[in-house]
Amino acid sequence: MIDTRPESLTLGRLETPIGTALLVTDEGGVLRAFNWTDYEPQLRGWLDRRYVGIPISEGESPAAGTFGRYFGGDPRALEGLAYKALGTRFQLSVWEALMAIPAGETWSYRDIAARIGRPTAVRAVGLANGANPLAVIVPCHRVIGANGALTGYGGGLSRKQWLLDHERAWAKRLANCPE
Amino acid sequence: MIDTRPESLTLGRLETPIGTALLVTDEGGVLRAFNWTDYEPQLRGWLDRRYVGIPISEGESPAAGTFGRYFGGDPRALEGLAYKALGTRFQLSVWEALMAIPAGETWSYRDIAARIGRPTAVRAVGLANGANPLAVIVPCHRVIGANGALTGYGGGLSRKQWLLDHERAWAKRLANCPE
DNA sequence: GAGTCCATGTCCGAAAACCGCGAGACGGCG
DNA sequence: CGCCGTCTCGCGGTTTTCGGACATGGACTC
Repeated sequence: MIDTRPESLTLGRLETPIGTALLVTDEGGVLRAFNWTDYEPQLRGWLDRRYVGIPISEGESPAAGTFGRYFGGDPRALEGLAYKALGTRFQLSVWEALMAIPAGETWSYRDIAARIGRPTAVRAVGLANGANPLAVIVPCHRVIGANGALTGYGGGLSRKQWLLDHERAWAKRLANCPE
Repeated sequence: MIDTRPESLTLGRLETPIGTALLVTDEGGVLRAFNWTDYEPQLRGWLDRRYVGIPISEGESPAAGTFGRYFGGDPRALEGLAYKALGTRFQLSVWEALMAIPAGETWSYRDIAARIGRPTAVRAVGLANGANPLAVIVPCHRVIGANGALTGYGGGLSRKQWLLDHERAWAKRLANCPE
């Protein structure tokens, strides 16, 4: 699956409570990839494969402020962010379904499979989840096992836990003070 | 191996003494592919693979005049033509070596292999020859067996024979009348 | 309950197949 | 002998194929 390619990419870094994040944006400021420095080699490999021949320069990321606000407290900060994920048709349908999960909630892999009309492709949903290049923005951390177990997360389960706690805390606070 | 991609492609047709040719140029008039109508399906498949997602429209080819002059008699007509071939590093080195063979001459696959510094990769040279998307311009027809046999040609051996005769006749005429 | 099997999409590495060749070995023939 | 055709085998880049691994869950057995 291919679409219009960017001219160039910028890789920026951002300190967060759960590690240093890598933000990759194109020349239009559109976010193309997100990961943690622990996985920088994998990220670069992925970029090399998906964005063949497109130069990557390091620098301040235009998305840093948005993520700063997310980690600072408000999960809604990401809502207006421009992003674009490259993947197969199946993967895109999964990622789109993920975007429908509100912050503070969790769905099971089965729920997602059902929502995209492939109720038996449960395991494939797990894979598509893991293949998502835009962790956090595409909220793959909001998917857990049908029995409530955390199951897996590309960035490590502790990060998944933190993100869920973070979003749940925010949702609870919001519920208490509708203001 | 990838390089900058064209915005769009134009596919034109041209009658020649050895069949109808297909000329594919980009929006800048640069030739990107050449083949014969007998192989139109293969050509389109190749374009689909190499120029993924780029629209192809049919129309008059800006390169038609140049090829008309080539088939009309003067092999040098192709010399000024802008072209660009997509391939692996190895293939590009082979194709570049082919460009050094003067019209009217033939080299063996072994000669080419030696020239690119891979004397034992003789057979791979044959493959690279066949993978060349710009028949005639990149003169893959000027490569024959070490024993003088025609061996193979993507467009059919009779075309290879015609091209060689054509170019030899021109070279001989040129030698007789230096003018 | 715990264990087993199966469905399902994608990626990745390994292995094999494919060939537009050429060299060397053999055997036939004048 | 010398010339020539045929056969066999090694060569090496590219493409294709195949098998396994995996962020699950449900059905079915003991």
